[in-house]
Amino acid sequence: MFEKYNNVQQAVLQTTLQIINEKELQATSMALIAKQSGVSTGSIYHYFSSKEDIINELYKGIVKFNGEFVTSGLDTDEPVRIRFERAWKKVFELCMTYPLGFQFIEQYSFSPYIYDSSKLEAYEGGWCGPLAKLYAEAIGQGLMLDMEPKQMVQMNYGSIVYLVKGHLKGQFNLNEETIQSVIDSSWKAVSR
Amino acid sequence: MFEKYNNVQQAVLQTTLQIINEKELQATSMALIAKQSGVSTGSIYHYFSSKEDIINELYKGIVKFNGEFVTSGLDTDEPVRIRFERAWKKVFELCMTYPLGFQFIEQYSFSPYIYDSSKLEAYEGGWCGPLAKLYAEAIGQGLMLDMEPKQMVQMNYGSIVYLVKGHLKGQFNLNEETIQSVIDSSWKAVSR
Amino acid sequence: MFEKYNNVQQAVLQTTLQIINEKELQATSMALIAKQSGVSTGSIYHYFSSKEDIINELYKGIVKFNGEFVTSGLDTDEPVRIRFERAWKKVFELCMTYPLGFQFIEQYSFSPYIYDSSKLEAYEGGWCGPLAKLYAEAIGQGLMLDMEPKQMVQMNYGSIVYLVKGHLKGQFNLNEETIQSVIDSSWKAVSR
Amino acid sequence: MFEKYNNVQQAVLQTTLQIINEKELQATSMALIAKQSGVSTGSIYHYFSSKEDIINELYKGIVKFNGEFVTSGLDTDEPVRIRFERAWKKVFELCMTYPLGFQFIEQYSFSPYIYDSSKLEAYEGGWCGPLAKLYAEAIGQGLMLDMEPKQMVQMNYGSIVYLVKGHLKGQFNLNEETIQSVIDSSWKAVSR
DNA sequence: AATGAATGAGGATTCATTCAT
DNA sequence: GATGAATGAATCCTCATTCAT
Repeated sequence: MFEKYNNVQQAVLQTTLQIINEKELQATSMALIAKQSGVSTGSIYHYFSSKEDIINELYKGIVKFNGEFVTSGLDTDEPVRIRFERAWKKVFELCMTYPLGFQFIEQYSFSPYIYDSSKLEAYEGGWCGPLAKLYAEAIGQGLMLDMEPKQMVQMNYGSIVYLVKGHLKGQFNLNEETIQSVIDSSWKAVSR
Repeated sequence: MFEKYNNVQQAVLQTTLQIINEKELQATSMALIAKQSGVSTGSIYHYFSSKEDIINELYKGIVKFNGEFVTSGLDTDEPVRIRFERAWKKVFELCMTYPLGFQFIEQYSFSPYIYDSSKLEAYEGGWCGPLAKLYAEAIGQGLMLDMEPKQMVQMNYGSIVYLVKGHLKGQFNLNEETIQSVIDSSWKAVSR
Repeated sequence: MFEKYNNVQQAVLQTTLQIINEKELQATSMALIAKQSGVSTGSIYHYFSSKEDIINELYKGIVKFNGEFVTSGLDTDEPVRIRFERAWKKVFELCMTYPLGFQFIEQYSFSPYIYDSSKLEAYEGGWCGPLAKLYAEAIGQGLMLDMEPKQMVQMNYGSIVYLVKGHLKGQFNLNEETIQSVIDSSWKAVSR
Repeated sequence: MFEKYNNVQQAVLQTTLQIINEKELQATSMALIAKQSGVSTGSIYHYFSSKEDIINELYKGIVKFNGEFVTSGLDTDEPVRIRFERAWKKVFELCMTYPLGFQFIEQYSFSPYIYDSSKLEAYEGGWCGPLAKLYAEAIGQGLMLDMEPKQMVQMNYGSIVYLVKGHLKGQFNLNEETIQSVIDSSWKAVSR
């Protein structure tokens, strides 16, 4: 998940992600990260300048990974509707396959602990932009409502996020069929 | 916002909500709460058993408040479509009027810091249940898709949440008109 | 020695002074101060804002004490020569009676660890000013060289300091007789 | 300043002296020394056995340098008074030209961080001994008070040190003229 | 000889909580 | 009930030192 980082950094980021999801940022001490990652605190500080830095790298790393995951295979000549479906299926797949990353981003994208610069970088590197472009294309073809593309992306994304959240919380179950109908609903929501 | 609590408790809860939104749970110390609320730490511990307790009361209090806010005026004989619209407009109004509460719930509804019992209580006292009932009614009338009502509520709620988040983050602006079209879209998404 | 401070503060300052003299600032940890003073680290931080703060309060407290010690009984009508002698005898007495304070000031009056504001406050509250006034009086009476009074005070003080240092290092011994002759020499040095 | 050491050692010692004067021993980390001197920590430990060792070598090196600087040209047949004057002028020159070394010695000659062996070596290699010999000669010629020569040297040195300190602190300015009169005063102080 | 990554004990400081007043 | 001083474990982080390369 964090290919651009070296081994030590990867171990630290992975471990941190895990602990935060289990215990909350508050209870995620450097000592615990060191112990569970098998990297000494001294070494951690050799590769990260602070705990904040770790969290922010984590944030940026996950968003980048998510962005690449979702937008891969989106750059084709196929009809908009096909790419629309593929993209959101990718999002579902992402959330189900990497729930830790998903939850982390969900919980901390509003946190003051994440620098504005990280949020900005995330926003630009994520999949929001590419998807908005797809939506703009759809608007151009008269397929979608004449709304701000980014807003529609957010709307559709929100639906998915909340279904995934309900699923992860165990409030209900998501299967292939449900996912398909959610995507259909999403299309209906924004289509003309 | 916290009517069932006494003055001291209200001051503590209000202050805590504010600080957490500004500074994150991590940086919200009891000393700071005491100072800003004008209540001594000793007194705080007279009314709350621990810091966790404060946060959990806060969580439950806000969810309860939100639930009452959204479901008020929903118990009428008007057509489903009208009540649907009124409910979601209330949700928008809630998010815009009480952004602190909104953000707090968003950020901590997944947090291990919130007891499962609080989450359960929240789920029952919130507006999810009543809205799901409305949706079930709509299904019965053949107006909505034959999907799990709770899932559809989540879907629609997710759209709204993400639009509000985008708005609060300053990514775009929400006005009356946009809100209306979002509600229309939401209806389209779940309607037959 | 630190009357204007409360009991806890006095204990901390006294202990700190002792440890620094034994072990050097570097090796004077808060944990050690806490242990030896019988005050918990938490309490120390209740009364002092940081370790730097302790050291600076120590510095200012000692200089103030020294200033009052030396200048007491200097404000009489007796001849300059008498008061000159009394003052420097007081300085000797001070150094011999409170060697810890003496050495601390000597070692740290140049240290970047001491704030400039402390140094300034020290300079004004110490005994340099009053003594310089006495010297000015002597110059006015044609008894002393026509030199900057402060410079002459420094000169005379330096002689004493270095004798005391030699004494404390065990390089030689200072007795009543030696002290008397040093004061006579000092007078000779600056007199006309 | 540290001719008997090799290039690497010189770089380390020079850098250390600088940093200590700017930042205090406490804040003088090996990492900082390594960085600023351009020598890796590994290499530093090849040439010095510990941080203490560096500081002590520094101490001894400076004292040695100072001793040679001051006593050079003292071994002549000229009258005592002439050599007396030349010696103290050299001391002034030393302090003004190498203030870092001067301040370092001043601040650490009492420090527990400096080994007793270093202090002893310093005492023997410094200029105290040679000057004391000159003073003894003066006593023999009936020119000086019948006091312990070392004590008189200390007295005179103290005067100078404190004037230089006042000068370095910016309390007043030292010029050629002042220096001359200080030396005259010093002679008066110890002469018969 | 030279490097600098790695170590982990120890540093200053904070903080939830208690309890005497 | 109310206060806030006191506690000391736990926090983040630094640093002298080592050692594989």
